[in-house]
Amino acid sequence: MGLHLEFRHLRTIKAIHEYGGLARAADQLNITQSALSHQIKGLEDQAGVELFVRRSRPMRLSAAGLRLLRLAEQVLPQVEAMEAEFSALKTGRAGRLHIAIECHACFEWLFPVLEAFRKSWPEVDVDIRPGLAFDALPALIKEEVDLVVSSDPEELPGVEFIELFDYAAVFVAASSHPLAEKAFIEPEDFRDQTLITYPVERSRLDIFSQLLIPAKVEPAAVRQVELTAMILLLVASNRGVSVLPDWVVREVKYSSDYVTRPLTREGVTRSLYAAVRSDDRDKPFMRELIALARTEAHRLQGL
Amino acid sequence: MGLHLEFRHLRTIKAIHEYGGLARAADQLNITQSALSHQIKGLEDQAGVELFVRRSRPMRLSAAGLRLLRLAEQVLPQVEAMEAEFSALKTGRAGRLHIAIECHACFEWLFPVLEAFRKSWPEVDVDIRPGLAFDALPALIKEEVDLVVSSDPEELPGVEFIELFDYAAVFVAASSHPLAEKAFIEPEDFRDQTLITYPVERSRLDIFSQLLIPAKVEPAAVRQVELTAMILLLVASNRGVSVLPDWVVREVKYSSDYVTRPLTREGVTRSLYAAVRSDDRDKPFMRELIALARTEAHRLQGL
DNA sequence: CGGCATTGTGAGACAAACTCATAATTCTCA
DNA sequence: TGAGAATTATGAGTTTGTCTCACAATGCCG
Repeated sequence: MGLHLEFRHLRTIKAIHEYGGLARAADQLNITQSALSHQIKGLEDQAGVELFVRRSRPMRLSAAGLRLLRLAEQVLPQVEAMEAEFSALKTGRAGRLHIAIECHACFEWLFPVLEAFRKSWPEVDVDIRPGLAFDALPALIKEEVDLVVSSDPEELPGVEFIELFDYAAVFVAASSHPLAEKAFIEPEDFRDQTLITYPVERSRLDIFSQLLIPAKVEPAAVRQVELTAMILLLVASNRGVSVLPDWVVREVKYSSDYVTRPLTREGVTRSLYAAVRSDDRDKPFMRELIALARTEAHRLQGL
Repeated sequence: MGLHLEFRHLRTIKAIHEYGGLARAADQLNITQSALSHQIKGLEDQAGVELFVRRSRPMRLSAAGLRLLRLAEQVLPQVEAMEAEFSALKTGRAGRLHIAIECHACFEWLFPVLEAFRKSWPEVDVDIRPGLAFDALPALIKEEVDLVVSSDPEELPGVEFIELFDYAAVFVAASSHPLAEKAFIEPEDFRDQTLITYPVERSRLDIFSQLLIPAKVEPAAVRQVELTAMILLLVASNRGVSVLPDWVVREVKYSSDYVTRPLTREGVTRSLYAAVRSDDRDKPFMRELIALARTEAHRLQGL
């Protein structure tokens, strides 16, 4: 009663139709004519339907057989398409590259990088996945994402942190702001300021982790703003000051009604890393993405 | 290297995704958890691609696995649709009913029959196949068609002739034609006439096979015309006379500028048969088509 | 860190599909 | 029409692969 159809049957049906006869089909499929005869008989028994007209030789598809042929011609190409994608996967031509960014401002340089990347690797499924700022590394391990941009490397089995580039965290204020007079900014300078930051926990903001927490300084106020463009707009109109990575404030697209100053005499320099699973590290498209990221960063930093 | 994909794999992938985990999927598929584990391992080895993320429990599909899931969700419904059609075939709800008509004029009553038939049997694939007037019976045996309308029954193994209805071959001429005066027409009457017939060999035309050949009479001229409406038009305008089945000349849609007369004092009566393969004879839709044909014929013959 | 839930592994049983050899058809052409 | 060629069917035996069973290994949760 229950039809036990297999791909082999579809291929057989198709070959018999295509090459006109069992014997020729058998050659094509590298199988004996006997095997095909048995195969079809079995299928007909299970289906309870005659698939071929046997009065004529070579045998031809019956009405029901033609229906099965239609199925074969729908289904087999779909399978082949998938196999082609798998082979692309194995040769490294294709793959998935979903990126989680811990650092809010990384959109700024990542977007143009991905634009360039897509042109060279059209078969790679690239995407930026927001909403993972917190659990990005566990998600990396569970293969929910394939690359995490982070500035805090950790020791994790199966995960590697690859340095992308260094950047400076720089102070930003309106041109008319009193602190714009200083050559460099010190922690104490923030005590009577409104600080504008991205809406994430303090430990993940350079200004707090590198300066204010060690110096035990609390700003007069902290305002959280999502969009980089918005932060710069507020700063330029003297609603507060901020600290941003250098690549952001060098972006030409933003207004220039603000000045930048180093943090401390020496400046605060940090590194950005790409965290990837060890398995993926040597895939060609992964290497290229990392190379592109470095190039783009240098371009933005005016080097 | 070569991926040996089977439907079983697609069903497994789908079930694991759907029921979240190998163990639950195994229950659903009435199979051991162990079997699924072996199955997937085999598939991954052959594909050379990891299909599942095993770091997490229950295991989840990887990027490649998701691609395979997409295939499963495309392909499995197509297979199910075909199986449904096969089951319809077996219960006799569905089937193919391609009809070859040897007699040219049979369009006239067959068309309305098929219109009615389609309403009751929407799953049956009905069609009239022209161009087989000659080899209709061999085509029936080879299952190229499923029913042949014929007026010449033969003894053939595996083929049965089912009587549909009787009809009279009647003489047709313009109302103003001299022969319209006669009560009935005899073979000799054709000797000085232009006879209009369908363009088929003489042995398959009632007027020749039943009258003129036995009486060894040759008409003054024979003109072959394809369309019934055209024949009646020519007859009405006195370009010749014709012999047609009674059901044709009773069709209201044709002009009535002609008269009909019986052939010979007794009339020439013939029978029309449906030739079908013995296998098909008792299928419900076949019986109904034959019943409908009889009904329609009686309607046309004014009974 | 221990117990629970889940997945992986190896050996053996079993069924399904294949090959080989040969029989039974149908087709072709003189 | 009938002999030979071409094609398909059948049966026995072998091989391949997939399943079950029992148990080991692994990740998950409190």
